[in-house]
Amino acid sequence: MVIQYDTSRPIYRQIIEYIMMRIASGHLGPGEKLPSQRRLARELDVNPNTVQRAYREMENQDLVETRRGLGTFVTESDTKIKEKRRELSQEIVAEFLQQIKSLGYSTEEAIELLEECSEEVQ
Amino acid sequence: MVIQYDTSRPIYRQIIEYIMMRIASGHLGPGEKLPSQRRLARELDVNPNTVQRAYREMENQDLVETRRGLGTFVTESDTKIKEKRRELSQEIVAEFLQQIKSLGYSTEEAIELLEECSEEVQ
Amino acid sequence: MVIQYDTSRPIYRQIIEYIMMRIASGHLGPGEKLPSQRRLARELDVNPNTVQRAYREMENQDLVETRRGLGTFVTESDTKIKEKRRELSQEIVAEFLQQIKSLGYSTEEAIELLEECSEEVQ
Amino acid sequence: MVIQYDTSRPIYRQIIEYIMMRIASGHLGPGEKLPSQRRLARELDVNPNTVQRAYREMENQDLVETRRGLGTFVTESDTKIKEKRRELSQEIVAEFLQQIKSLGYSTEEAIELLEECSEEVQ
DNA sequence: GTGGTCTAGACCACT
DNA sequence: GTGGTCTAGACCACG
Repeated sequence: MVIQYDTSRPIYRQIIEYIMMRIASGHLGPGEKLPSQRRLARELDVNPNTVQRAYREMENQDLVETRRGLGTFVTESDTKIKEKRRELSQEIVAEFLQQIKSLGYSTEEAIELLEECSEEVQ
Repeated sequence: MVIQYDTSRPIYRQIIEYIMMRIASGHLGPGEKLPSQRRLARELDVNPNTVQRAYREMENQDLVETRRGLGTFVTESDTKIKEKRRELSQEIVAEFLQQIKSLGYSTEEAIELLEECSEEVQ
Repeated sequence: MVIQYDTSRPIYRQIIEYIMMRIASGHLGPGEKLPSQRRLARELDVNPNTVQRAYREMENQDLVETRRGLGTFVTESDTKIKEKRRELSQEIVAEFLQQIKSLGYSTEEAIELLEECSEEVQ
Repeated sequence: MVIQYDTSRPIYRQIIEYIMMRIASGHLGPGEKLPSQRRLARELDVNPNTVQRAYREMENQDLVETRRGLGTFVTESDTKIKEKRRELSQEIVAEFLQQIKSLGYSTEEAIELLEECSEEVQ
């Protein structure tokens, strides 16, 4: 994972998004242990407090559970994870549509742009 | 236009995006006059300084020009506008693809999600 | 308001509970401004970060709204406030009943204890 | 007994409260043997150190006695137990009253809430 | 070792 | 002035 220190997107938010994506996409399964706050902080070269804040906010959303002295774990609830995946994808799609439409594109044109861009990447 | 005060997106940036979209989509043509800073501030119920900052940043990108005593105007350069439109749409599409793929969706699935969401809005 | 620095109850939680009570009991009405983070921090003689954390958590629960540069305000939603009051009182009562019953008291005995204790305070 | 790992209440404290309640309510009589530390640890799926800490703290309050090689036993002193029961119930009632009143309820309303909640549980 | 709380203080963004 | 983010570092609680 790569942190962008320069951007306006807060670091703790970048961490949240990264971990959330890992969970929602299944790379981190239910019950799996996240890296410890201190370790991740060392790896990303940020302050442990920053990692802690990210973990705490995910806990507020019931995505992870933490046990003092043990660590932080992905929630056991498969439902919760799937729900989050749906939620995230809907948010992403809705925001995209809203933006692209205010630029004057129709859904069809948006799909064309998507296919073009996708091919380029290949 | 509706300002979201609660979000992390700064107000001045929301204003920039709004005006940019109006320009890039053609709602605001080349040379057309933007609302005066004070008037827009009153309409949006924000601080005039905030509008000023938004206008200033757009000027830095050569999208608008400010003429003392007259007001702020969209650039006359059609090329500049089209360039901006392309630039914006590419950014939007690229970001969307990056996000949706990190959730584990393929381009095809992304298009399906798009069509679903688009129908709902109708 | 008096902070207990010695206890195990975290300071930020004491602040949350205090403000919540003020809101739920109507002492702080909808839309009313909370003391600024820095000011409350000075008054309570705690670090501004500690106050901020308290405010942030209340914002996550939609009890308050913050506007950068302006301050933090009680939510305008009267419904939300009443809901919170009901929620809080139910939690309090449920916990009390659970505790007192596990000591072997019936509801009737609990009420008696309550009346005794209440008279003493008078 | 069910341990809540997620809450802010430490596990050893939850164990103490549980055992205390059993003693104060008479489920565990004077001189009776507590489950061995290891057995309780296995049952609750917690670290034996955690149980040990709970037992130690209760010993400090003269509620239990530990005899090397034999186990841990409820104190023989009936007086001590009754005293503890009174002490606990008073604390519980006082805290309840303090909380419910700061929400703006009178003692009478508190009693009503209590009766409502109590009926629901039935 | 793990996470939790708190402080002091810096710097930024916004009104 | 307001709130937001981040760091460095201390001390505590838990397993």
